Amino acid sequence: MVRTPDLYSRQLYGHYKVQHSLPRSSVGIRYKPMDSSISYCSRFGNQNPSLKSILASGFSRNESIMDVSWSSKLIREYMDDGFFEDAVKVYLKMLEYGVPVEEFQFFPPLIKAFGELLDIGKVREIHAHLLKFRALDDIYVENSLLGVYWKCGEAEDAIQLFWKMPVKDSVSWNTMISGFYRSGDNRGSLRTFSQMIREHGVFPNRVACLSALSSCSALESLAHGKEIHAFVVKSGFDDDFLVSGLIDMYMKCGDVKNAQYVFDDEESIRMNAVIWNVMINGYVSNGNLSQAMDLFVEMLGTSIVPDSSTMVAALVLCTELLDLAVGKQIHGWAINLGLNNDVRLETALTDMYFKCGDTKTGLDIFKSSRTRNTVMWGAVISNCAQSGFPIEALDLFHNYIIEYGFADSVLILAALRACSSLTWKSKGLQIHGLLVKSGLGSDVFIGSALIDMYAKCRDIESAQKVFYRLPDRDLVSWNALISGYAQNRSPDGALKALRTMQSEQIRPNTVTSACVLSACAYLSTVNLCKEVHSYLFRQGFGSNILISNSLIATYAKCGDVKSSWTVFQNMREKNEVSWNSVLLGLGIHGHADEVFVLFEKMEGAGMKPDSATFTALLSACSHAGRVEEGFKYFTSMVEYYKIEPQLEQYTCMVDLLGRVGDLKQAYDMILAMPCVPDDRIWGSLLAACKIHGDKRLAEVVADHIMNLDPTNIGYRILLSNLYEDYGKWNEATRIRTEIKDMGLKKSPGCSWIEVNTDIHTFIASDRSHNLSVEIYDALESLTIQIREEGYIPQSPSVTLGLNEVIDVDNISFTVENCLFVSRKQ
DNA sequence: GTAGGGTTAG
Repeated sequence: MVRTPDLYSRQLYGHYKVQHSLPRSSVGIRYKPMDSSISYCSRFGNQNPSLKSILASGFSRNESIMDVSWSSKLIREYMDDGFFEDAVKVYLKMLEYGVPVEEFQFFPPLIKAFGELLDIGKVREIHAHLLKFRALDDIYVENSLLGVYWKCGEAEDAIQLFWKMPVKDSVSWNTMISGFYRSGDNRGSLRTFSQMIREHGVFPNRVACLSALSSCSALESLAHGKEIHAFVVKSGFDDDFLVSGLIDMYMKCGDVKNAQYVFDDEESIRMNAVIWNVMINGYVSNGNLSQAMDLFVEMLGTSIVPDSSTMVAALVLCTELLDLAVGKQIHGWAINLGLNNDVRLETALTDMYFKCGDTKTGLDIFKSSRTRNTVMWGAVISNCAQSGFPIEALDLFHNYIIEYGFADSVLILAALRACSSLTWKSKGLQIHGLLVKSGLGSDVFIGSALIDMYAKCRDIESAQKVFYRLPDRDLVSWNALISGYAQNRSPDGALKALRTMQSEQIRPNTVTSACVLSACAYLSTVNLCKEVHSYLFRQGFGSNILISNSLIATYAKCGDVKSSWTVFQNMREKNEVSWNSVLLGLGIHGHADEVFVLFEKMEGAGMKPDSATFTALLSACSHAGRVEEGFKYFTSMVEYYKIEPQLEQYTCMVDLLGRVGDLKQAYDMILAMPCVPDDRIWGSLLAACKIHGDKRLAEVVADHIMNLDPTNIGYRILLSNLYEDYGKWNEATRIRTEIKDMGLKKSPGCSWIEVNTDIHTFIASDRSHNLSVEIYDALESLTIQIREEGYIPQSPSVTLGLNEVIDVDNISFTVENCLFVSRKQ
């Protein structure tokens, strides 16, 4: 069991000095004469009496016989027990005594293991000792140290060491090529690969090709990848790893054809499941979904056993295809193959169920999982946040924090999205605090989500603050800010931000354009809308369906229904949103008959009407006073299309009922509907009460509104006007006094008209315009004309729940406003 | 004794 000291040891014996304790060691190591009583098979560690006894026995230094074999075993025991530091110290001691490095062939693995501790200070210390003892003359030791520096993330140290190496072999080069790749410096990796060949005349072996291929994949550098491919073929390298590496490289570079070529050319190697997996994943990530499915099915027909990665790839494919049925089958197979405890598979399953709409099963898998990790939590929390369960998302997020004490950027993003959709600012603030603590404050993705959260919570100031504190702004963060302004009724802010963004040389994309268009819609500035339109056309977004849909809506809201219609007609491809937008646009301009015809055409085109379609139809009926059709559509929506009416549709119906004076039914409908009434639907009824003079109901309705929103001044004024109409001056005064007492202030409502590029704004009794005399003359004659035609000029009061309630007083009549007239009853 | 080994989940 124990070797007698060999000749070599005997020769060296004279040089050994054992008087020093080991550097920085907690325990001194002494070399001991051979002692057969020591069991080398015992394990050191807590229950390890042998080490202690060895050390405690205090070997007599003078009698010590150095034995390489003995020391080697001691080192090995230390390594096995994870005492790398002690193992290293024994080794260093041996070097100090002059034992040649070659004697310890397991030193390189020791350095490697030591590097796993990722203590760079200790690694550098050892480096110094190795230099001192000239151990770095051994290329194995040097290469190992090189690898350790890369593993510890110390690229600079590795690079320095590498270039100082007097002799570099292919392992040294390959360590550098893969080190650069793994530290994310893919260019450095390829640069080294090329230097090796060109400047040092070292030909790459298959290891070098594999690492370099990985770098090409990461850089999506097809040209370099092809060069390596050619070299691989010329060199006759032929193995599974290179084949999958090549296929992966072609797929990542988007060259599906060449990936297929490699795959088809390697029939003999196709018995390897990984190669199929790489192909399937490649097809999925390149969007070739049907080819991915075909290949998966083909694979099932072979004798190759799909592994968990195959299942994961297939599940990702089902998620993309929203194919729940196949997803469920894969779930079944996974259980049969006993793969269901694989956390990646469980995560892919969870994601698939959520995305395919089966939230319950998704949650069940998560809850019963025994292998949950952060990614799986992320899958569930993000999906809850995105699929209408923001409260559940935040609950889960909270549980995660309790369990793990931290959150990564994916979880924080999901939590912020949940806060956005709930417009729950206090929770959003908490998460903001948490992410600052987690050091994610300067993450540009999170920054954009924060901007969006604050903007949705109507706190544009905080959104601005976050934006201006971002260390880097990209298009997404600019878009978040611009959209924030647009959502917060600050179209000017949106346009100003757009200009600043452009001055920073950041080009708007389709999302920016959609936000700017919504600002245009709010400003009703048709010229600006046209400007954006032509910009989009020049940028080649002309055929973007999202953009065209925004244009249809914006032109209509700006009053240019003709342009809205033109955009719609010119669309090569239309979706449901396009149809809904044009129906809504035509409807708000009173073109009810066109809307009805178009609705038939929409169905004829194979489009499925949804809730928004019916909002558009009912709104058209409201605007045109088409009560009968309104009821018809409402009934068919519920009975034929099986669409549950939402608040929007109820608001349209209340408006319609209000128009025909059926106030009681309108009131009953509000009380009976399953959704919570908001101020708009009550406002609509209140306006109807005013028109039809139902003072009693008006008071009841007003009560509801005041409870909903005690500080809303518009409705108070509407009610006071109503009292005035019926001569109830005391009541009217009471309300006006209430408004004063509550300190409510009203910003004057204004109207505006765009003439050429100028926008002219008017408020009530406004005489500031230089043509005000002419304007008022025109207004007066128009009013007379309207009366003569048998109409009663009516203040624009309440719209159909689609727009803001317009304050009734302080309205000046522009020509546009004259459209708001009601037919004499 | 040193380098490398492919695909895969939010």
